[in-house]
Amino acid sequence: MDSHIGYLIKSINDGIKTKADEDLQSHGLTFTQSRVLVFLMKRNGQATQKEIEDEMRVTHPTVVGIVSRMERDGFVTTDIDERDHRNKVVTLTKKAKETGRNMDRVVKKMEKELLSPLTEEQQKQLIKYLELIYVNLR
Amino acid sequence: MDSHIGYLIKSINDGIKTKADEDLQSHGLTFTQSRVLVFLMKRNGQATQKEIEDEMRVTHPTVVGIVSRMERDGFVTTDIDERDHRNKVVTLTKKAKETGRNMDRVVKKMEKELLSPLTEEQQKQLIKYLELIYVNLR
DNA sequence: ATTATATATGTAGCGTGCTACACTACAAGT
DNA sequence: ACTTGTAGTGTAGCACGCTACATATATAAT
Repeated sequence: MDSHIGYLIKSINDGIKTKADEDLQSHGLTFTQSRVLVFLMKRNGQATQKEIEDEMRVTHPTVVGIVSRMERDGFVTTDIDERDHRNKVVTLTKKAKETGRNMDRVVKKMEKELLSPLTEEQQKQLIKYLELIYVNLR
Repeated sequence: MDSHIGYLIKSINDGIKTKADEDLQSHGLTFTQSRVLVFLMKRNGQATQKEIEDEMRVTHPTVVGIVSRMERDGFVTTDIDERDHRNKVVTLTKKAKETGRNMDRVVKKMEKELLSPLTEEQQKQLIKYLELIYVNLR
């Protein structure tokens, strides 16, 4: 009877995050950091902080924190863009690229497990509904 | 094309939280705190920290923090249960009860707005799917 | 009674969101 | 050249998740 959609989504999100953090611990990454890693792999290992911010749909101070920790842990290096000194360019290290090659598979596996109680058709519908809600939220 | 369900849910959750925090700021509450308030109202203004923990589906250190801040801000008082000294009983203040009477309406309005892009039927389906996913997550 | 187990709470430390405010670098208008 | 605006980043401070470890109380087992 607790059909409070907002709380339900929050609980699911908490659960996904906790489980994913656990699964990724062996790689030295968090759920959020894995997302940055996957994005950078897609961009051939390089992007500006601003581009990461847009991809992640979070505010810039949040990205500053995430990138700092990933730099501290040796997953990325950072440089100022020579052509536009406003841009901070984030680059994957060799170590991170190796991790990244598995990461896509790991993430897909987690999502498959997450959606396993639904049929293919239901999964499509769910994603459609969530996207409508997301767009409406802006 | 970014059909990553986990990231989508996370983005929606971030959006809900930010918007709700904004709406509730005038009442001096956060999204999370409003949930505690609504729960305590349902329980006639009193519950143990453990009961709050179960309702919210978060770990106990998280509840300790939330209750402390609500106590600091004058929304609740706390006492040790006389019959079982392990229990910390959290009680709404008069001020909080007044706020709480509006809160149910405020929360319902936010959820209605959130679900507005979906038909009644779709909303039911969405909630059903999410509940299946949530249960599977345990 | 003693010991062991289970339950409820607390603390420390960290990651990741946010807002508000600041600074620097580039772009455009005058 | 100067001013004004825009874009990208940084810092401070907070809320709220988590794990790991510790403490106190109650219950069960011997």
